[in-house]
Amino acid sequence: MSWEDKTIESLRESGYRTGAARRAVVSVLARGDCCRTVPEIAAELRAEGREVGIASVYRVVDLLAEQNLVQKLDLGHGRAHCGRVEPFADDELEAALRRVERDTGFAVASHDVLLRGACDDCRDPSLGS
Amino acid sequence: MSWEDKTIESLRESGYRTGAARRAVVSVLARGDCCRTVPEIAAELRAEGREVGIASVYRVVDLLAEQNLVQKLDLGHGRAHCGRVEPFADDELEAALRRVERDTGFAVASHDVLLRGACDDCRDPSLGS
DNA sequence: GTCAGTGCAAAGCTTTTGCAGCGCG
DNA sequence: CGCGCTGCAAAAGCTTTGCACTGAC
Repeated sequence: MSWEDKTIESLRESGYRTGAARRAVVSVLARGDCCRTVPEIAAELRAEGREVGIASVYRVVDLLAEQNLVQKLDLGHGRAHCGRVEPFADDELEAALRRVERDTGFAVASHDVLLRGACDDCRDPSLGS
Repeated sequence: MSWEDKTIESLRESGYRTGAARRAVVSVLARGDCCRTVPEIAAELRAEGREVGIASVYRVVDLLAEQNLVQKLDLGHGRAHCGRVEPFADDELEAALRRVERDTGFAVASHDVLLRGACDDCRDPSLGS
């Protein structure tokens, strides 16, 4: 079962309807590995002739992020990048992080590890915890 | 020698002049542990009666970031937060990260570790590498 | 005295919001 | 066939840029 189908399914199970905009945005995010900005998603859709209002793209992306189906990332320059969620976990990394958190005497609520590389343009990110 | 003095000094050494706006922004960033958005810095200055154009705050912050004297962070909501640079390094964390990077088969150029916590409002971040 | 630094105002972005109409379930 | 979803347009931020003036060196 593809990420696209799983995502649509998940929305439906949560009681959401799957209108044109939602299907279109999920379909764009499903292909390719790179994360995209909202304007990029809208442009990609427009290029295919699927007219989707940019406001709808924002709303769909927000919904997907809220449902933990995509991850929103601010990589700078004032634009948020949105990509499929494929988290990794690593026990050793976790342990090291917890130790650092303790050592800094910092009340840590959560942490992100951002790896940058691969695609220079979009700095394809991988997010782990 | 305070961070404020060190920063001003560093600018001077790099051949920059230290006008009113630069001194004012550095002075705001010097006090308090929290990072701030540019509009917040501008508001803080205005509240003290020090009139500094917001464009100048942006320019000063960009310069400081370029000189690695402050760190610019995008914590979401479209605003960049800027705070003093106080990096931490941790060998064990580094090792764990390198292993993860290798295991993901990901061409990693750099990484950030973002710890969130402490101050709920600004989510006081600590940045390590 | 010169020229970098500054402030103001306008423009350019991304993102959000209000509202009327469409269409999914 | 009702209510959620969508598109459009306007508005709200943050950020950048152009330009004339000021003040640091």
